[in-house]
Amino acid sequence: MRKRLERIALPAALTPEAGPVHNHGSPHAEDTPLSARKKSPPLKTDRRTAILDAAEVEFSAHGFDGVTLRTIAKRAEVDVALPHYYFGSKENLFVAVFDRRAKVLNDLRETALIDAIAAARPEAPTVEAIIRAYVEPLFKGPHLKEPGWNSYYALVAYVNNTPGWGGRLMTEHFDPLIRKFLDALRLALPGMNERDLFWGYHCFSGALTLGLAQTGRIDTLSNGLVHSNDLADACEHMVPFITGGFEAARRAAPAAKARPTRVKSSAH
Amino acid sequence: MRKRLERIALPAALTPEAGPVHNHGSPHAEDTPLSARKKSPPLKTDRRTAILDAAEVEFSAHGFDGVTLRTIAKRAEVDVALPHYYFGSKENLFVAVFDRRAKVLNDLRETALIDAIAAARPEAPTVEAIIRAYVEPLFKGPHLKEPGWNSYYALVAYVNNTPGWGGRLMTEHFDPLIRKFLDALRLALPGMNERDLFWGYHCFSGALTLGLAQTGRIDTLSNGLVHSNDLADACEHMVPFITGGFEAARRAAPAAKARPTRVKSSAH
DNA sequence: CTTACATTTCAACAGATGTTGAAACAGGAG
DNA sequence: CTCCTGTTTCAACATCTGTTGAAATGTAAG
Repeated sequence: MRKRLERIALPAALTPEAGPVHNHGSPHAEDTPLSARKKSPPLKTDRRTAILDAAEVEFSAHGFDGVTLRTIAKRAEVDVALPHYYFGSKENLFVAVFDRRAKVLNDLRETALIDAIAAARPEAPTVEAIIRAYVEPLFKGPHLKEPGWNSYYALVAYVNNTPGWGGRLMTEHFDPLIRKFLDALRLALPGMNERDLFWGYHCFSGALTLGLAQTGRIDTLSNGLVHSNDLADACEHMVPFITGGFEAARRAAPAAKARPTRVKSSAH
Repeated sequence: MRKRLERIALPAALTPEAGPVHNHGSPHAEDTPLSARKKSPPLKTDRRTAILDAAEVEFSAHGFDGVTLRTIAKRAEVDVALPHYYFGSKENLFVAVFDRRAKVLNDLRETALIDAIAAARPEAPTVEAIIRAYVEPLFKGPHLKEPGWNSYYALVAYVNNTPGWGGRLMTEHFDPLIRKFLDALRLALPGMNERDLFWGYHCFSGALTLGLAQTGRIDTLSNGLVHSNDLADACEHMVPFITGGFEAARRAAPAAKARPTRVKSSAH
């Protein structure tokens, strides 16, 4: 039976860097095989990360089900059996790809947030400073020279828009950081309704996700005036837009506070 | 060879309602088979729309490659060969599903826009009125009683976030309407930089897309305070947020006008 | 009835898919 | 050298995939 990505769950696959899965021992405890770490550069390129790189490109372009292990293996110039040797299954490979860069991203953004808060002391940071700390590391970080990041961003967008297991993956990897940003926003937006805050984040997250996806839609729409893959430009425009959104949402808050969902009657 | 959704293109599949593809004549020129239209209700449920409904649910939940024609056929309680009889191929079926509700949506939103402009005459409509005309028909229209629409929205979100053929599908179906809204926004935001306008729309589109996807992410994040499938609530919060975003983007415009992408030097 | 055509079923095709076990290879240790 | 262990290759498996042709069924008209 062909298995589907239903409960991609987390059986050891989410714990950072499980080595070869089925076979004999556990050859490497970190990122690279033992043989590649004991004695300087091993000349032979590291197949494991080659597979991760290839899978990243393919998964981000075609989704989980749109990609064949044979396609990945071919791109990585590697035998079809190798992905299974290193990752055990297609699902585990996907999760490994998603894992790999998530921590880097979270660290970058957390320090940016801490810096923004420190810079504003003893005042609360501005909304703009918080939004910028959330967005700028993604769109302007020095890591972007490495080309794999563009694929990874598209992959995150894909996962974020995938109902079911996609949401679970996002929650596990990014919710802790998101909560810290929401805490900072509460400081910057005193008196803001909690529900308004979450809906505001929802809008923010959507804008960010589409920005990361770099689908080229806006290139067509604007007749080439703007380019969705110009991440620095996207960042510079997204920050004031989202900032204005949050501030407007707070202004509109008192009116929306009482009603649970929607009430439009004018009289009492 | 297993074909992928690469150039989903438009060979007759995009022209509204092509009938059975391979076989004999062309039995029905519109939405329902001839037999079902000539003599009142034909008792036997219409298999063609049953297939469309089933495909809508499956494609929106698992994407193009995550779905089997056999799964669709089973859900529609129909033989595997029937989808091919009516639509010719899996790709055509997907496009047919996407087509079906697009026109309804565009009509609803275009009239909402026209109404908003008419209501403001002779003044220009407010930004909020335009955003509301863009969003409200999607989130509060009376058509939402029919359950298929939720799947369709998720499908649109999926297509919008799919690089390549997804963008092409979106462009063909929705760009004409989008341009009309952009024209209205230009009236409501005089002096706004064109590039800022497009980037603003980009943020808007992202927020809207995630709202339509109803992934449930925000339910988890907010510990159940808000629900992503409460479309009316989403609408009421999205409108002020996006409105504020556009207005803030216009305020920030003069500073960003001169620089082509990013300039941060303080001295000349 | 017969005829004609639309719809539906059935069984099969050719190829692709994730996965696996066994064998081959590499390289350092004893 | 042999032995051990981690890595890589090879060939195959069972199943699933989109698609198709032919036969069966239904339906309305002549």
